[in-house]
Amino acid sequence: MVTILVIDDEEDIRELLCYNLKKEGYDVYSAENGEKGLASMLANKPDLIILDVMMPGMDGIEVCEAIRRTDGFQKTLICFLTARNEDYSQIAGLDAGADDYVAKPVKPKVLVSRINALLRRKGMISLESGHVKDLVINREKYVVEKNGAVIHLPRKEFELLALLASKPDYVFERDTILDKVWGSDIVVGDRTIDVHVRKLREKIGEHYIKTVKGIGYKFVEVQN
Amino acid sequence: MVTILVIDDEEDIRELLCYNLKKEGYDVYSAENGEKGLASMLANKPDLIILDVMMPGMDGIEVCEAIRRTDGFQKTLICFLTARNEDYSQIAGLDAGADDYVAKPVKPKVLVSRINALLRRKGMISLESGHVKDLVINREKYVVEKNGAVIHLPRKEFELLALLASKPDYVFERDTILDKVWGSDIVVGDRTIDVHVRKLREKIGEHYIKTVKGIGYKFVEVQN
DNA sequence: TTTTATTTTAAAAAGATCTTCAAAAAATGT
DNA sequence: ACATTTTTTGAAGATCTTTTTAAAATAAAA
Repeated sequence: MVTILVIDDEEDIRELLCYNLKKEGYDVYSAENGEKGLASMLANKPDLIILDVMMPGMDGIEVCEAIRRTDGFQKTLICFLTARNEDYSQIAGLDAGADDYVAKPVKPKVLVSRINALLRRKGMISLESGHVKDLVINREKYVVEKNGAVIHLPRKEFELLALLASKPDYVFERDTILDKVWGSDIVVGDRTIDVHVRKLREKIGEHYIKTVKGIGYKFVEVQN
Repeated sequence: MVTILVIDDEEDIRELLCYNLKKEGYDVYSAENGEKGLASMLANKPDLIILDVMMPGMDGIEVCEAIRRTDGFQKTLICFLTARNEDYSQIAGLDAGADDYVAKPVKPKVLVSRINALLRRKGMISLESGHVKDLVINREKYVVEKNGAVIHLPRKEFELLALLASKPDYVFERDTILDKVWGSDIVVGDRTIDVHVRKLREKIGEHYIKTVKGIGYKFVEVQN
């Protein structure tokens, strides 16, 4: 499990980043200033720290230096958020510690894919395709392979399958599914999930997804 | 993953280079003098070293010679940063070890593209897709060949194709495409990518680029 | 068994996202 | 400055995806 710490004084930004990173499956913590950030770092031991350069109090550079001085965090990944027209002379020491930069204003999608890329580059995650039974779920190609045959799935169906298959035999409640696949703020009717499950079963086969009546659905690894 | 080491005594330059090279996706380290640079080299085993010629203490030439004397780094790429009015008689022996030169003052874009070109030339990165299916994507000629026929493509179209073809079957999200082809700070409308895709399909054929609705596009190696 | 709640199914409606075209804007070449 | 090429935009239409609807099927509970 990859843990990420977001340090930014703007609450909106923090929330935006946390929301999107959590949705991506990361364990996310946040802090509103350098001091709290460093404390959170010691407590949660993040693998990656996202750090705003411009903050009141300790700025990003200082926090970065402090991180690098802390035993055990010399190699923790750091990604800076920099204003677009940042003056290079003002961001002295920037090269010392950062592993990547993302320019503000931050687009969630861009940030998430950059974070993914960085973590992959550093070997922190293997976005490798997961395989369950005879299915290979390949997120990078956005396809499912079954005995070599390639099955194309539309987005929602793919995400639904990926979710269920991420924990075989584990039941996902309908609320959880709605939350993870659709997002907590989207409101859809009650039958939407069912229909997607049906489409999935049509495409990949009937026996992979099992209904747990009154609860939700699960991807069956072992039949019973 | 390509690792680059920047050795320069001027902090501003180091930062500028680090910033831009990291943003390009390289793993970048830096040092402020020859001694520290050599230490960092041993620790991080860079594929390419960017070396300022004029530095207090060990100058670039000396560092270069030291690098070449070090076991395992005889073939490490070296790119010199030279002052514009450098007296070339003074930098004797420069040709002994360097693989490229960039004149100061350094423009980030120029440097990055020179570095890219150098690494490509030396086979460190395969930004060019070589040949996929019956297409040969030739970056040096900036041309695509299909069964011997030469297809000329304008820059954006070429870059787009090169990007997609660099990882056949992998889906590139629209944001990623925008980032890589247009640049993260350029803002273009939503339909721009589509139109370029259409032009590409017109020129190279319909079946190479597949739309993955809601996600992006991919270059299909294997039909399905 | 009968009732009740829940899920399946199929088809249609609504929605979102792409494709295409034409034309404007920007860049490049002569 | 003019012509040409390249890039970008906007709008209409096509296509694919998602959601809803409602009836039929199913499982669990009374």
